[in-house]
Amino acid sequence: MFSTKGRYALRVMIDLAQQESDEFIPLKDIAERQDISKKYLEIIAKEMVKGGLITGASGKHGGYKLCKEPADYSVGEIIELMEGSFAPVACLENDCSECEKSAECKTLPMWTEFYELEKNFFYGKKLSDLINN
Amino acid sequence: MFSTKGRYALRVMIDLAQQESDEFIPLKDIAERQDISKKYLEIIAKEMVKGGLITGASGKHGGYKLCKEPADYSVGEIIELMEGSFAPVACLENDCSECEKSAECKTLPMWTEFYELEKNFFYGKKLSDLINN
DNA sequence: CGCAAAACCTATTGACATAGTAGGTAAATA
DNA sequence: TATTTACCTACTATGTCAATAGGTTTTGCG
Repeated sequence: MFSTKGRYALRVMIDLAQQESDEFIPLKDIAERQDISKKYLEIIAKEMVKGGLITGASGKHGGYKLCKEPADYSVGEIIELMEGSFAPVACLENDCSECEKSAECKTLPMWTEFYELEKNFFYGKKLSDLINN
Repeated sequence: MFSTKGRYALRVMIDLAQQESDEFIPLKDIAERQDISKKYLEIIAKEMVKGGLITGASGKHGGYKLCKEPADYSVGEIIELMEGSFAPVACLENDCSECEKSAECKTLPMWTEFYELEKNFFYGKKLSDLINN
């Protein structure tokens, strides 16, 4: 189950993508529109800036904006940044070197197959695909 | 990420499916073969009995066995019993009636699509598909 | 220059799930 | 009657989730 971090981040991205102007959008506005705690969104927005999804600007008329066109963001990169790997099992995270039984593991091929399916699904979806009315 | 409960349950099912005889298999043997804490497996096996995946028998020559042929179990039913719903977001769990914004939600169609994909994948996989060498 | 708005920062919290452990009781067989 | 096994209740340490609280820095505007 995806957590609020990933889901809220996606909603922030959609909110930003829906703004017409190229100005910075204050988090206060986003939090009100999306009905999410502004304080909690601060944490999420900070991670999004650090991960290169959005740009932040302090001070008056500051806020956040996208770095790229909505069509250039995949849903996968947004979720993966916030939630960590899509790996359905620990063995598939990172290098997988720790499990000695991988060669004889009866379930690993299935997990791998699902992992690929999931990545293809979410990396195939673009942010722009979500904002059509 | 799937937890050990679902993964261990699947390994117990595979272990049972690989046994030639129709006798009850003691958990001690399974725990040793699979290198999983027997005490923890007890909890898992109890849930599996309750959910109708396996049958248990107490006393000498007791243990656990499958209720059906391996080909008649889907991986989906095993995982879903142990992990709960496959729903990727809370809105899709149960009746979804709580979210008032579902009609205008930009992300719900995507979550629904993924939910169907995931269910189809895991309900399409049979236990017998995992035990070919 | 000073004020307000905004991001940015550190720390803390309550609730819950995970992954077990511990120790005992009941049932069945030899 | 002893042994083997499932079955049962309770407990625990650790970590994650979903925030909250309160402060500091940056920036534009009057």
